[in-house]
Amino acid sequence: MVVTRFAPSPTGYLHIGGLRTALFSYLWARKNGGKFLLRIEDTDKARNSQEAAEAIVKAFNWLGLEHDGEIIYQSQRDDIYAVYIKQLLEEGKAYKCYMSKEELSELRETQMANKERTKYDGKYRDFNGTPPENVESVIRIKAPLSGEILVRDGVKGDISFQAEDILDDFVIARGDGSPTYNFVVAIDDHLMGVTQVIRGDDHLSNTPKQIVVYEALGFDVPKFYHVPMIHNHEGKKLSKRDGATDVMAYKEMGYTPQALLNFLVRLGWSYGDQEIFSMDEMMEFFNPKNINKSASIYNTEKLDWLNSHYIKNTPNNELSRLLEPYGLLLTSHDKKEILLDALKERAKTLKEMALLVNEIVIAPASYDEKAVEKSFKADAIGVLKAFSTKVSACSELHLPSDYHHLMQEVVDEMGIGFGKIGQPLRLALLGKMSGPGLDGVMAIIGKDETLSRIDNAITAHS
RNA sequence: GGCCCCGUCGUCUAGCGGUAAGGAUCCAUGGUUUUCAUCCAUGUUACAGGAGUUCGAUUCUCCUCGGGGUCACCA
Repeated sequence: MVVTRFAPSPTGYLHIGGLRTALFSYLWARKNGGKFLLRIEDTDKARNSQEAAEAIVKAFNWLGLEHDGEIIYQSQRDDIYAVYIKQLLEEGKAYKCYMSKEELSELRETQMANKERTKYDGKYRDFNGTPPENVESVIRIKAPLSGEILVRDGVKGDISFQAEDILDDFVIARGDGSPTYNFVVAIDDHLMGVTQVIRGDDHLSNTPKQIVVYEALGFDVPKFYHVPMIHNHEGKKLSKRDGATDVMAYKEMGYTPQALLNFLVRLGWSYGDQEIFSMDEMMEFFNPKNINKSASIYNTEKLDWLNSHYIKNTPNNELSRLLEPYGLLLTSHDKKEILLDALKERAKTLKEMALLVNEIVIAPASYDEKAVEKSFKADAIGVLKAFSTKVSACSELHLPSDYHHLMQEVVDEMGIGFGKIGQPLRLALLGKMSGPGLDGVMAIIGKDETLSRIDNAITAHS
């Protein structure tokens, strides 16, 4: 059984980087028929962890990801951790340290002055005298003093650390008794049955510490996959100040869940030359062993492309459902199909698409001046009048092709090019010189509105 | 600074000793379109550098350089 987990600290929202590792973990669990668990790492700041969890679940819902089982809150598991602290104490694998914070920082300063690595000196490691008065004790684990700690990483390969380089007897319980991160992570992953830890490679240097805990407790070490960071344009770790790191901001901007997921799955992972992945394909093809070793730079050009790709290729009924959060309610609109067909190929985002609807549905309040000059010459009025006459004489006008026929007739009868009618008509209908196909526009707004807009344009310019 | 990781087009990436170094995006140009967008076609751009190993290195080794991560009673 493959069990993966997503274990964010409660920052208040789900960010892009977190989502990607969550996605990788999710895909790998689902592919293997395993479990994808969610744990909130709030040993330090418990106050807004509930909200944070809700924000994450909300984002998951939007994206169609789902975690298994109850959400685990580390802040609620002190009793569990206490058992293991006690156990290690009794087994002599951990000990109370009475070094005050002042003494500790003094130690660090002298180490720094001597250009030595700053680390705890093990003063109380084998202490059995009388403890000093008025000092709160912390609990430290006995870490190996020498030897190699090997991290077998599924992405980076085997990484060897020397205990004397990186370890000291690190704190597993603070003065107030609360346990620390590296300690509880190992315990929770074990207790939750996590078999594969997929996380950012900023955790790589924590891993040896966690292995120390696993070994002290006699737990099996899970399989690790350390995913490279996502960098910003400056090549630094992506952070809040890079903007739009909240996943839900992408919903507001009008990105589809599918596009965002597809974009993220291909950031740092690939499957040959394939760019487009449905959710099923992601699940089928994803394998953490194909994750890249190097960091990637966050650049949304491809996200834009994917988004418009998905908008173009989404069936209209689903598209109209996706459009609802952007204030576009057209489930009962009789010209829904024509409208969506006219717009889906020109919008990069759902938000933009909702806006584009207004450009069609609402009559132009003004006309682009340059365009008027260019294409609204005297002869244009004649053409428009001819067309207008045909429209009003025609009783069966529904489809874009119906209008197209009439335009064709005018062009044929007057012996002019299509541009001679298209340009002024476009201006009359939309007020500007770009936009969707005119036959579609007329079919959407209908006969009466078409006539009225043409009429308005003629009066405004004759 | 110590330790660790990384280094192919601007960006995302394929490559797993022998390739004209491939795809995608972006950009540019042309075509289609009444316009814009879409779509199609074409094009520019990359193996950080230096030593080895080898008949042969983008691929293996080492060094240099560059970038990043991490060094808490934060997570």
